[in-house]
Amino acid sequence: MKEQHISTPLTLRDIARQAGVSLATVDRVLHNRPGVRPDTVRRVKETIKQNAFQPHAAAAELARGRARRFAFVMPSGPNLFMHQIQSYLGEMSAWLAARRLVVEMVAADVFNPAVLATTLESLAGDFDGVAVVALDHPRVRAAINDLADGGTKVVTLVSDVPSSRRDHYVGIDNIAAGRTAGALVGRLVGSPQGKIAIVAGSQALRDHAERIFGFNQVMASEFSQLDVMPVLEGRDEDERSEYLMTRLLNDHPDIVGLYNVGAGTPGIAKALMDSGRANQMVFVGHDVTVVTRKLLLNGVMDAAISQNPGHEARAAVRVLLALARGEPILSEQEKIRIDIVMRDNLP
Amino acid sequence: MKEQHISTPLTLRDIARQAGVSLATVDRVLHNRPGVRPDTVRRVKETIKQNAFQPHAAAAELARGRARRFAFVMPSGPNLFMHQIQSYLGEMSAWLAARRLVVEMVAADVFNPAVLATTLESLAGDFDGVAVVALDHPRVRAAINDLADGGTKVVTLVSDVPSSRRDHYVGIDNIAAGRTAGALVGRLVGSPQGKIAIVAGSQALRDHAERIFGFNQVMASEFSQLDVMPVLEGRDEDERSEYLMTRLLNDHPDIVGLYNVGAGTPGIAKALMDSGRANQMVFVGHDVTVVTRKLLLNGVMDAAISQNPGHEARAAVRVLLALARGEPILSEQEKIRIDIVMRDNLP
DNA sequence: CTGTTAGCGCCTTCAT
DNA sequence: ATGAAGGCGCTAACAG
Repeated sequence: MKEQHISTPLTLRDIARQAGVSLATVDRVLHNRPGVRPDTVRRVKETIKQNAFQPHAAAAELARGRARRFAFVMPSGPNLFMHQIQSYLGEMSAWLAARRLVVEMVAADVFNPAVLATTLESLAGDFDGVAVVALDHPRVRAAINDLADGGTKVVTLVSDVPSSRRDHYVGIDNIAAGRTAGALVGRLVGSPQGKIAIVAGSQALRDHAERIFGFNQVMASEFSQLDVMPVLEGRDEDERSEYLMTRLLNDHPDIVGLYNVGAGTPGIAKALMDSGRANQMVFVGHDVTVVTRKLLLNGVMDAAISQNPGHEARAAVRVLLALARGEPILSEQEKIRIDIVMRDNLP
Repeated sequence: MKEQHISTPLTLRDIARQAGVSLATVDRVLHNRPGVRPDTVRRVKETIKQNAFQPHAAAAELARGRARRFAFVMPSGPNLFMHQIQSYLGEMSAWLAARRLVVEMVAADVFNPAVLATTLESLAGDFDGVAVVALDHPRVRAAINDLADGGTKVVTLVSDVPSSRRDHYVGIDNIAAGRTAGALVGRLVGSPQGKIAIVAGSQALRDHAERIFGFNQVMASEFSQLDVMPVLEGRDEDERSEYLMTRLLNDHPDIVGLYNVGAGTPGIAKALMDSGRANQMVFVGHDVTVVTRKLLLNGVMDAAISQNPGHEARAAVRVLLALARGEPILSEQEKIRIDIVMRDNLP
């Protein structure tokens, strides 16, 4: 049994002839450009449908000429995960070059709403699309909306601003990520009772808050015998996280599980190891980096909830490109999954 | 800080002029075609390198004209996972059409070496590339080698034939998958002791054998207090799996964990539920289908080791395309990950 | 509102 | 061994 999935060597010209119009008119209809009588539009669309006509992507690309320009606005700090995304963008350079796409990196203090907003505003007009690791704040939201209204396609990356008019969000569902972390901690903890610690960067960050929410949801409903302690805020800083963690371990000898919501992992790990209790408690965190990879391998960490940075980089570019071209987005392909990474399935 | 990732509006013509040759010669060099003096080749390659020249993919695609044809040789049975891959290929039809790519599905009894080999042989010459769910057998290996020698690009899908001259394997590392399953079962089992059951389709299947190998590796080295029982072979059939499982449960009241290596999941689940012990033991299996999804949600299954069928479908097409074009493969992008799927991170 | 026309950058004969 | 020339299918002016 052989089943043909395609058979369309038709061209714009064929459609034009069949619809009794000129090539240019078909092109106008195809791109919803003005200047065509409604009746003609209907007729052309009809024959396009009938023939299941697909314009040749390569030809369209070639004919356009002008290169598309995208900007990636990312945190200026030393965040390992963000660096990974940038690095994967760098690896795409040949791919980008072959498609005459230009990607510029713009570093910004994404934790400062005013700075972020100003940066975004400065991009207007220069780019066909912008990907931004966003902070959910009114100023930022306004800047995003302005960009979008000006015709620039906007994609939020890793951290979303749902109430804005961004065209797409490339990142994970952080509530579900928190739930997953909760289920893992709950199930991996052997003892029937004990305390669970949570360390986050800041509960003011949308993604951290959502993860904590999901985590608590699962703990409350399914592992109510475990005692979840108040959230510590380490600001994603190593030293501060280490200090907080050390104190916590001293004060509570009965901690059986730990959920690290954000970064600051080196500090937390150090506190754990110094306490000598590293292998007696369950430690679940986020993202696979050189740091967490090592901790997973030596058993200090039990699992990392991860979003694939390479996938996120590529998805952001592809989505931006599709938006710019007015093509549909392959949602299944661009969806970012919540990966559970343990020692044996480290990527 | 703005960093430019690209800036290449150069064309073949520019390179030709700069190298002091004609357009056609540059093209020949670019594609390693014969008929160019070694010295000229060197000179042209040199200026290509110097300018970091990237040919415009769209233009190349357009100029070729002839459509590329790929065949997907897949099992003819009712395997849910395989159907998912086919379904995702179907969803790509617009994408394929826009690139003038033709993909044909070829159903075959992939468990019969002779039939599979014959099917593969019949494809020679008609296709630019073939993706095949392969059986590791001398006949099949020979057929793959013949195809490859004849210039057809060959990609093994899901199940590999490492010793053949296939160009690429799209699928997971099954030993690592087995290890991951072992670690999950070991860690999720609460009790310190008990028996672990393994059900596979057949130990003669390379992927099943590898998974079992990895599983046992981990159980032996890290969970030696658990007693792994001999492998049952359910032939991936529901009834047979149910029968075997039911008998096993009757004979051994102290089973605390179960690893289902292949399909036959409905039968196994039925046996478990009928025994009334479904929620008392850890059940880890493979792949997310309508069946396993339901079992994860209702708690009968605890985790599924999964390979993303959509990703596999798209990766296979992209790899075949890259191979056919002579482009490099983005190995990081095309690598298939071992996903751990639990209730809260169901895709 | 609609049609005509000149490329876009590369591949592919066909000459030389 | 190398060069010249004609498209591939579509877009974007420019005419009508």
